[in-house]
Amino acid sequence: MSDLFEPLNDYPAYRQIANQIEERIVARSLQVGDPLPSETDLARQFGVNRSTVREAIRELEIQGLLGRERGEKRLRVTRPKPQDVSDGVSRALALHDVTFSDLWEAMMAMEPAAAQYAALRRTPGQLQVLSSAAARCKHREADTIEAVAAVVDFFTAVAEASGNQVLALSQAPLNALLSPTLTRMIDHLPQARARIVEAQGKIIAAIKARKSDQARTWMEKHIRDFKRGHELEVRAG
Amino acid sequence: MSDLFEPLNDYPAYRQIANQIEERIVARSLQVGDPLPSETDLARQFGVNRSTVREAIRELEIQGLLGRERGEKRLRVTRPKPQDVSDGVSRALALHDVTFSDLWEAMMAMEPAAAQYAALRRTPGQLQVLSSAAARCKHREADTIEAVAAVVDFFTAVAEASGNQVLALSQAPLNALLSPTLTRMIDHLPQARARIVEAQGKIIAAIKARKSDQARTWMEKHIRDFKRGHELEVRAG
DNA sequence: CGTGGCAATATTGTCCGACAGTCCGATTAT
DNA sequence: ATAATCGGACTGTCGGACAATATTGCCACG
Repeated sequence: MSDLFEPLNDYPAYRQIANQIEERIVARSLQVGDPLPSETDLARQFGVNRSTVREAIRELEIQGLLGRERGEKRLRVTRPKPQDVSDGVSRALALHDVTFSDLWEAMMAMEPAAAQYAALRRTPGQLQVLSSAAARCKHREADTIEAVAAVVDFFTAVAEASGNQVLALSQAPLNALLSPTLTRMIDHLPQARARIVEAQGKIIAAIKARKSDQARTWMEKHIRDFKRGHELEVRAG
Repeated sequence: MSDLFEPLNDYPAYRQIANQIEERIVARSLQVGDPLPSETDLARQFGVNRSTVREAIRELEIQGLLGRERGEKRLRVTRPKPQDVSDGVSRALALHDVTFSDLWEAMMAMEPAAAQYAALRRTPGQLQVLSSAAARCKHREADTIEAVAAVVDFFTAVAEASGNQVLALSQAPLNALLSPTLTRMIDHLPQARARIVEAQGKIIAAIKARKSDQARTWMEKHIRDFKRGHELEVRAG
């Protein structure tokens, strides 16, 4: 059975400080863009040493809650960028040894939805980005690495165009996981590239024409194709 | 147009060190469970001061790549726990001021899929957890806070039962975002609780009977209901 | 031979003080 | 007004220090 008493967790000072600052940020008492007081000043305010403050700041910085403009010295409150967040998630997933099947099922849930909303809400600019990614994938001289990057960019662009930050942020981590499999697929299966390019074309056309159902359907087919490709690739070794 | 030269980014030492250690971990050269060398030792190996090493370690610790058992002094390599990861994501999303609509669309994409796979793969134990969450939501004396927690637990349990780590991890951040809205809904709409309980019952029955299509369908209805509830609540506000 | 207890050691959390490099703001020179 | 310059402020990094506590090795004892 469980213990009667919880051990009292006397968190180290650097963690308490990090938490206090974090609270201020999420409570908007520190607004995005506001500069943080200097380390020396914070150390004085919290009554600890500057080294301790620095350890606390590192935590918030890595989470993307604090950051600085290029070449700037003082830290400012920032919104975590999708990239920051998604990196952490995909690394976590990678360490959990997710299977392609897990990844595929998740993509199958998110990407068609993203495509559907993209068809409804895309802006001309986003359409442009989408086409450019597809073009880079189609380009004859593109090597595997570039092609894979283009495919990832395509998915990112669709998610972006969906105008839904939650979908975009949830989808982003999947990209990093997709890359290795995709690389093998494109390398080993001659027809893979062509099929991807074709699917992207259909999806873009649907998004452009604002046909959300078609966009969803084509994206579903596209993702299903990945599964077939993966199975073929595994069999071919 | 783009600049001719990239600014040279001379990353601070603590970041380089963090990256090196991180690489070792993702490359599995440092295995989960392995103890990290002591700070002093690391400082010697990297040829930097211990303070610098500590700042690097903080980054990895917050990401869940390093951690220690309770009462332990030495750090060990750990797998990021879903909770760690999802906390960061939901905080990021919160700071991006996601709308309920965004959240809802993402839930609509993920939860039905999770329910579907849960019906196929749930274990008896997971079924048990699911029922317990539903029971806690149903319980008459449960106040709003408890009920909301139970609803969140229900979603978590479904995702868990899906046997898909990617879906589970992608879904987790949504829960924290859902809570505030859900709280208002349950507080202001008398019928909300009952409808939720009913839907949960249907979903559990379908998952138990391994009817994946029904599980998906009921979950879709359940989520749709949230949107209606939210609209009503806003109007009644 | 295993084992519990104790002392020596190692390690972490925190502090202090210091210094070079660099960014920023103000002042001065053009 | 604009440009060059200068001093102060701030960060990144270093070295050393100390208390508290986890870990380890050792030894006596059953």
